[in-house]
Amino acid sequence: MGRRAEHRVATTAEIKNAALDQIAAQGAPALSMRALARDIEMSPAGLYRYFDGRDALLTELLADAYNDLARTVEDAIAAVGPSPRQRLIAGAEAYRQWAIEDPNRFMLIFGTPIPGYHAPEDGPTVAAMRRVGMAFFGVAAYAFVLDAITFPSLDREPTPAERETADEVARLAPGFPVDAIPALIGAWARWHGLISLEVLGQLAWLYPDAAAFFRSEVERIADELGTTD
Amino acid sequence: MGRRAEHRVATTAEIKNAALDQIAAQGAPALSMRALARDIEMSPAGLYRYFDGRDALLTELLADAYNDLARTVEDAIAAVGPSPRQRLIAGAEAYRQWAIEDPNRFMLIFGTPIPGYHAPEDGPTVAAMRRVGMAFFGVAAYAFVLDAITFPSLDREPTPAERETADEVARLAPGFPVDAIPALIGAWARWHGLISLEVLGQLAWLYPDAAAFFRSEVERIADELGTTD
DNA sequence: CAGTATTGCGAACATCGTTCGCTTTGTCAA
DNA sequence: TTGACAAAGCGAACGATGTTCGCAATACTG
Repeated sequence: MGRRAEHRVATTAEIKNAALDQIAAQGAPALSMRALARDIEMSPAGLYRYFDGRDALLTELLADAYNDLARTVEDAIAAVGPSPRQRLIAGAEAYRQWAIEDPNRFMLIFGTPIPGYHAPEDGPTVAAMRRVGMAFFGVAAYAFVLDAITFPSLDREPTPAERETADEVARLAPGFPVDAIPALIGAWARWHGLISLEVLGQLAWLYPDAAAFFRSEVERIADELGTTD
Repeated sequence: MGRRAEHRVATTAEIKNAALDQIAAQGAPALSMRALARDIEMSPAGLYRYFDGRDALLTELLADAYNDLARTVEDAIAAVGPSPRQRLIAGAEAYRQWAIEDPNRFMLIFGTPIPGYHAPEDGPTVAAMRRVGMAFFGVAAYAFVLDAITFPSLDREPTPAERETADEVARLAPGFPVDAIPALIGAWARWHGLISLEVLGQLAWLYPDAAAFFRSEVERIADELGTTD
């Protein structure tokens, strides 16, 4: 790699880091190209050699954030030992931890700061989110082969889409019940919603110690999924 | 009320409506004062006789949206008949319906488009959200006196904050168990999270028919709260 | 009817994202 | 080594934004 390419990746990283600082400090909607240029002592026009514009930069940071979240969750799950139940809990806790550590980056992902942006169904954001989902799915599949999880039963006919997903899933984890997918999504939505509300400050009046409440909720979720150690 | 005051409320409403149109069309972050002025055929400066600025306008729309959501939920609950279970379901469905009908207004509330805005703990947004919570709490209290609900037990010592809330609650609904508050918040967070993910397009790849999935999840929530007809 | 507060507007200012053309500077083939 | 080429950076400019200011017109109030 030549001197030029080296410098380029360094500068690109510098820009991104400055942008992340700005987002952490004031939120994604307040990200300003010119302020960014001032921070790294570059002319505003110069930035356009690295990013096509503000939206492009935000989109890239968005994808990064998704992947970072995914990696954080994966690492937390891998670090925690063999208990399926503890893995699930560790994953969910890491998810929350990541959100709380930089709420503005969480809102960058789940707060659509880009006007008119709606995640394309097979775009990078959905793909990355799928990666997060896969981390938890992996835990569930692992628990399943260990007989350490029993999903609540569906109590209705699965929809065609659910059947289709179940078929896909069957290739990864033979015998995995159809009931599992909605149960897992429900579990995920549950703690995700909790975090959303906490980040927006809607839980503080009831739960000053949101961390403890979250923990107990996650344990309840683990209970309802029927996970054991 | 004089001619002047009359015209003032009319113009204020006109501005708000135009702003809501713009938000519905392009999202809250894209709301532009000058575009607004063009829409209602007024000079940009004139707007400042009605609102202190863009942020003030957004804040007011934010509060309106909260209250509108609250009213929608209240109405839906009131309209559905005596069954506690059906009331709960109707409330949750109304919550989702409201979000789906105008996703951008939902994101205005739950996506913090205002840089640096964090809901003050006793500000209007939290107060309004409390109103939404109260609607569901009312259903639960109503179900409780009818013996038509059994909350999952807490399985741990309640925190001091929970005790305090429980004491407050005891005045409204004597005998209401401490377990109920975390159970209700958990339920709320669960469907709220589901809606958040749906609005962001993160559920579409798995559940093209998100409405049906939501319905079945809400029924499951109702089950776990132990509600009966 | 005179005086006052309210309403609206045009012009201006600072800032923003972005584009264009120019210069400088690495890179790489001849 | 040299010369052509592409990349990187910059200053200036354009259009658009949010907002302020001072002035004119208008509706209320004593």
